[in-house]
Amino acid sequence: MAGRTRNSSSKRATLADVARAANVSAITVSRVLNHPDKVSDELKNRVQQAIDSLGYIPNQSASSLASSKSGVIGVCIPSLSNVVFNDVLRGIYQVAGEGNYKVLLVDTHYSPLEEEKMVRTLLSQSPEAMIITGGDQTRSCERMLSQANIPVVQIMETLEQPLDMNVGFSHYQAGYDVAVRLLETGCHTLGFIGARMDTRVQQRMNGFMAALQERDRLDSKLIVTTPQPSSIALGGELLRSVISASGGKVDGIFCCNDDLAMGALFESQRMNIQVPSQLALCGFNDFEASAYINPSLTSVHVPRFEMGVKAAQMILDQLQERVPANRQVDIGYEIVMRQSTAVV
Amino acid sequence: MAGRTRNSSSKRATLADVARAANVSAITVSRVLNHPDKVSDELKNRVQQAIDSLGYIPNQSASSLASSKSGVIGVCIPSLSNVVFNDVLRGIYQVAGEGNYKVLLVDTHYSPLEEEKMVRTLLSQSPEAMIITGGDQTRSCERMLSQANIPVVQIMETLEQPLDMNVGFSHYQAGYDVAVRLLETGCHTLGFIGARMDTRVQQRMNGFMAALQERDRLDSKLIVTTPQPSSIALGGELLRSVISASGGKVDGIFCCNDDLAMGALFESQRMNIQVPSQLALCGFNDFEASAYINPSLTSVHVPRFEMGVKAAQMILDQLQERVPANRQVDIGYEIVMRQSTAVV
DNA sequence: CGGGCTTATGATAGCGCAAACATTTGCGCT
DNA sequence: AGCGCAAATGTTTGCGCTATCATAAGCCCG
Repeated sequence: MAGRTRNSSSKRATLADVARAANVSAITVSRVLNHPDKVSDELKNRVQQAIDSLGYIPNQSASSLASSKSGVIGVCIPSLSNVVFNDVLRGIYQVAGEGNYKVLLVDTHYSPLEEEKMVRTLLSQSPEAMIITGGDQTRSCERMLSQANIPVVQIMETLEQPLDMNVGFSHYQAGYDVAVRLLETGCHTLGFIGARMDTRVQQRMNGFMAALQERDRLDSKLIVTTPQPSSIALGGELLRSVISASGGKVDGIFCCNDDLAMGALFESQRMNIQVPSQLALCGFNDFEASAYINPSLTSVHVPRFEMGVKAAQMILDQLQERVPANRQVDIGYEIVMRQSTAVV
Repeated sequence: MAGRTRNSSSKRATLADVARAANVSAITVSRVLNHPDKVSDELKNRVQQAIDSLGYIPNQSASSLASSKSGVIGVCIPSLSNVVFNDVLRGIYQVAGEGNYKVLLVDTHYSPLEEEKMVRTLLSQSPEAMIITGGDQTRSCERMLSQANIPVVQIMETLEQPLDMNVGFSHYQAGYDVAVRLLETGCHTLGFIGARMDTRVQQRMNGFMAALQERDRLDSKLIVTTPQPSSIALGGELLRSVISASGGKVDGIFCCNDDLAMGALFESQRMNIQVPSQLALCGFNDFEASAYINPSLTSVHVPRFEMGVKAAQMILDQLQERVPANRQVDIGYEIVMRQSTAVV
């Protein structure tokens, strides 16, 4: 190991230690780290050497306290197990990382009360901005967020009254459109299966039901939901429920996500029900598997990665005083027709 | 809204503001928050009221600085898109949350250099412990971690020389066992398909190849790998490569994960290859879909959630001076035989 | 009934850093 | 030569909190 080894026994080196070693003042070291253009090359080198040889790592708490800049973006998602958020997070992390922001991520377990608690925790870290899922916050949570006086982006769905900024799409409209498309492919008796039933799933369901209602095709017995978390296994169970509720007449099902849809598809195969000739299936989220499974699964594609990127970009724009063009963005969706629904 | 509304215009309330409002000293407010048993009920109430009415949220940076306790656990994973880590993270978040620790999560994109950078970032937050994936750190990263003088758990694989603590299992042995099991089901010509080829995938491959080698069954033409990230689509492509490399003779394939395995299965279906009678397939990780797909997929089940829980528990034990029983834990795995491999 | 407790509260100092202001230096220009 | 200005570096102060020690108030016991 080259150079002087630090006395690993004692405490972490501080700015002052580095300053002493480089024979400069503390603020010069600080400048080397934060405003390198304001320091001469000679000092920069000397300081950098001292930093390296001491293995100095800045204390972010002290820095945050002194500068009131934490470099943290707080992110609230409702579930770590729901892989839908992976892509969104990837987008957020990518942009945040490029802007030298850290991400503090919390899981609210689909509970507004837990969300309130988590937001309090996040705010105690003095984040410079927040990204938060949906619009279903408690009053007290909303108050904290607005008092924090930082950019907030609500993601995953378009909201009538965003707290601040908003990136998403209309789940209601998506559900509505799915109903229309399924009817166009020749389905007569449409059902819906949904799990977890968070607000976004409810909106998909509402849109779906509204479209059927308008066309006098709604049979509410065929709308089967459960508060249980979604899974492939559950998709199979719910399929059976709908089939039996319809007396075997159902010929098209909108599944609130691709997990349920796959479960329903696998179960159809086991029950020897032909998809799509006897039963059309449509999922939601368009996972990779949906395109490759046999028969491939019709689903609603959502640009999740792009949603994360966009949310993070709006925040960076705001933080850098580049006021973003839009404070609300509809990121859209696309119904991808595949083999699990009939060709028109 | 009941009570006095805070002057939302100005800055965030501080301990001192609360103390003034409650007519106590600052330290008393601090005690109410951190050592409530040391304050009389009367003062506790008065202080709590002041906190509520001011909407006071503690400044964690100041607290960390003064107490050198950040309440943060740093976590490094190689990929946010690899859903394998979702379960691990869920376990970590659950235990960390119960212990009132926050999780700072970073993504190293499978690069030791990026990992080093991320570890530096994490350490600047003064985490009280770190969880980090695998054993493939740079020298400099190892040095930083050991100098940090905090508990470190390396997860996902068992290591010969852990930096500190370790929870995982032997990927080599798992690969070895898969080869043995596939041979036992009557396969003669075994292939391997692997993507990304991080150290753990390599070890699975090495174990698999060693078992074949020992039995004189290794044909290295049938070991097909790519550094590309894994996907279902890629599984299909790699399947075709192995089949053509074997001149159609391959009758069993170990896929380095379930994504590839599903891709291979879907592609087999499209190519009209019967699974398992013409071709046996074995995946790795045992995703939920693997149990429900038709034919269901033989895979190596890994207790990922439990691994996350265990890692976090070892850390909490350490932080609370309850020295953990073991500093290294083999969390095991299980080969789950399903329809994609023949019954013995 | 007073010495030595515990318990409840307060005063002070300092954690490590960066903002704000102060000082020094060098340089161009008249 | 000397003024003015910019660039480079330093000094001081305080961010908001908690550790530490100090103090005050009750309380037990012989």
